[in-house]
Amino acid sequence: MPKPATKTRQSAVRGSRTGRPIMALLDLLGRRWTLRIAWELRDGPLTSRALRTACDDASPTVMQARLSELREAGFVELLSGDGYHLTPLGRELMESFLPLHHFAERWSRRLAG
Amino acid sequence: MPKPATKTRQSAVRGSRTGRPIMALLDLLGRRWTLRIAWELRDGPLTSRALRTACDDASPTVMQARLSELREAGFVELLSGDGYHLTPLGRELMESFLPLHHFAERWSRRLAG
DNA sequence: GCGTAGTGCTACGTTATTTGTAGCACAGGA
DNA sequence: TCCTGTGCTACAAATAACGTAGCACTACGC
Repeated sequence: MPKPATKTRQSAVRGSRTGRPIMALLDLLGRRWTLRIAWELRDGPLTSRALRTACDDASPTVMQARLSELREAGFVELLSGDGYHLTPLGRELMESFLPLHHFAERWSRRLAG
Repeated sequence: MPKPATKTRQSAVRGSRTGRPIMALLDLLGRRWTLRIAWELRDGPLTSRALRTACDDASPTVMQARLSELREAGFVELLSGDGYHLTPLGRELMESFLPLHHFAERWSRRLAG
């Protein structure tokens, strides 16, 4: 892969250079805990520690990294005294995600027998 | 659940122990290249190398790992002479994913303008 | 004032995963 | 035979995630 000059993060969202927004989204969401974090925020704000607990006690390092990315993307914001919560855009994202949730249910039923 | 002996992969799908299928799906799809691979297969089968090319020349190691996981989950299968392609279940998955695609389009427009 | 507990966030050494390059065995075509 | 393509693997290096500990800050009770 011909990596750009900056090695730590070439942009807020990897893959955005392709110009295909789905790639940017795929790349942002295709990192460990990203989808999970957004999912756990779906029905109400959570403090950083409550969020960590909800996410199987993921390490604070990744937690903060993912939260930064999600905030940078405009999906999550931090209200002082209220913890993290989804922005309207983030809420829209999770609504778009709902069909996948329903698919997961069907999928598990099919696996179960 | 205590982790099984095999250390390379504790189970086909990390997070399935929670009993919540969405977690299993979130975990399977929340690995690098997984969503991308499924996405690139959306309109037709691809050979392993064509798939690798389509995925920004991802390393064959992860490619094979992800393909194994996707095949194990029943989303992808390999037809000899025809390359990899989505199973009906995999196609169903990608259809459930379409709203996210549309969201990505709206999202990019919002970022651009 | 002091101590305690909560918040968001970071440092750092260890571990796991991903990468890049090279290569394997096999199958078909010339 | 040689060449090309397939699916797939080995292995060292680079990267990302983990786990533990801790920071600065704020709000509370004393």
